[in-house]
Amino acid sequence: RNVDRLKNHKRKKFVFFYFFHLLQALLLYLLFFFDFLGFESLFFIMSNETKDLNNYHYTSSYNHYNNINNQNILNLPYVSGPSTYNANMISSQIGYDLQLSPQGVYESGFELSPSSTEFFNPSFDQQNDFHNAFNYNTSNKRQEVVGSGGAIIESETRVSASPSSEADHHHDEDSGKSLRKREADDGGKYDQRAQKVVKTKKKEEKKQREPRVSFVTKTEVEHLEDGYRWRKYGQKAVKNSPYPRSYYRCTTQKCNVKKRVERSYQDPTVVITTYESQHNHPIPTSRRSALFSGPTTSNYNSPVSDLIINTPRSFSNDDLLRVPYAAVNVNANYQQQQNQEFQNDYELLKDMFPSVFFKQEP
DNA sequence: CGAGTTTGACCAGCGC
DNA sequence: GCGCTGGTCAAACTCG
Ligand SMILES: [Zn+2]
Repeated sequence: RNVDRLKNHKRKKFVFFYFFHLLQALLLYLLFFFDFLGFESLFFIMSNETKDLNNYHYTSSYNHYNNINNQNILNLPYVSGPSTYNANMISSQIGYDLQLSPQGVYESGFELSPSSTEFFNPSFDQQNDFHNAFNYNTSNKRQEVVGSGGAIIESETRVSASPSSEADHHHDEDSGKSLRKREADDGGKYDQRAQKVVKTKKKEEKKQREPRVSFVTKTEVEHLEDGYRWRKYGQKAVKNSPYPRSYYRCTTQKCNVKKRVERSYQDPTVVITTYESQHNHPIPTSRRSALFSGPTTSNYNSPVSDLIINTPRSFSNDDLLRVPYAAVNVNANYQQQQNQEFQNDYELLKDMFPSVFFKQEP
């Protein structure tokens, strides 16, 4: 009887695992499906702003390790997922070495080899349980792997970019501003209706929104140093999160780059920085030296230079244009295009991390 | 005093 | 219309 029971148990176990794997495969398939359909399909499915973050297919990670000599090794965007841009960059103080991992292009990015694959959809929507669970798992795996490697993980940054995603969010702050200004100029509250008409018209013609890029950075400090100067213009409580979201604007004149910074409520060790638009000016040079002079953070293991290294900066037009193509393109030329893109990866990375590693300040 | 932050008010969009 | 939410404004405030 015991044997029978054991058999029964085994069968149950088998059924369970079978279902589990079936479920996994199904989800995998679904994600592939979305990838094949490209961004637009997702935009139709996803509706609101938070979900929009799921659509950012440009995923990569930066891992920064500190070895005994305090030499900085920067592990830059590593590939993941069929629809992601793929590059693995290891950089030291001496020089740069661009490593490509083409095999990762067609890798599913799921399970299998957690150390080499990373598929990250920054999802902060509690409604999307699958994504959340998955992301949480991957990040945990990553930490494990890194930790077992004996390296000190200072910071981990994942990047996800979205091209113009108009479906979710409307760029209305300009019109709102102008409305307010007009009101002030007139000195009258009269004819608000006409203004509203103007406003809506303006909104219609200004349909396309600025591209956004989200960076997920593992850090303990809220405001990551990225070389640019920012003025905080707002702070809001984030729904379902104990952590607030801060709104920053680039202080340079005529540069309307904005960024939002918030700590993930799912993984409080992670900070999400979302950049909007691009700088039309070089990085201000003034305060760099001061930042390198000494640590000002409370964390022993995170001197400021590390934060700079691991801090996402901005992105170039080129990047954003390229990403969606890479993501949508799944035909036979895909690999070739990827390889071509790899040729430009260095430029791209230079663009994203302009000052610290890839370029001397002017 | 200038530059940046804080913070409550305000506004638009959206779902109901 | 109403309430909720994300995003912005701007007066007051802080800091060097
Ligand atoms: Zn700027």
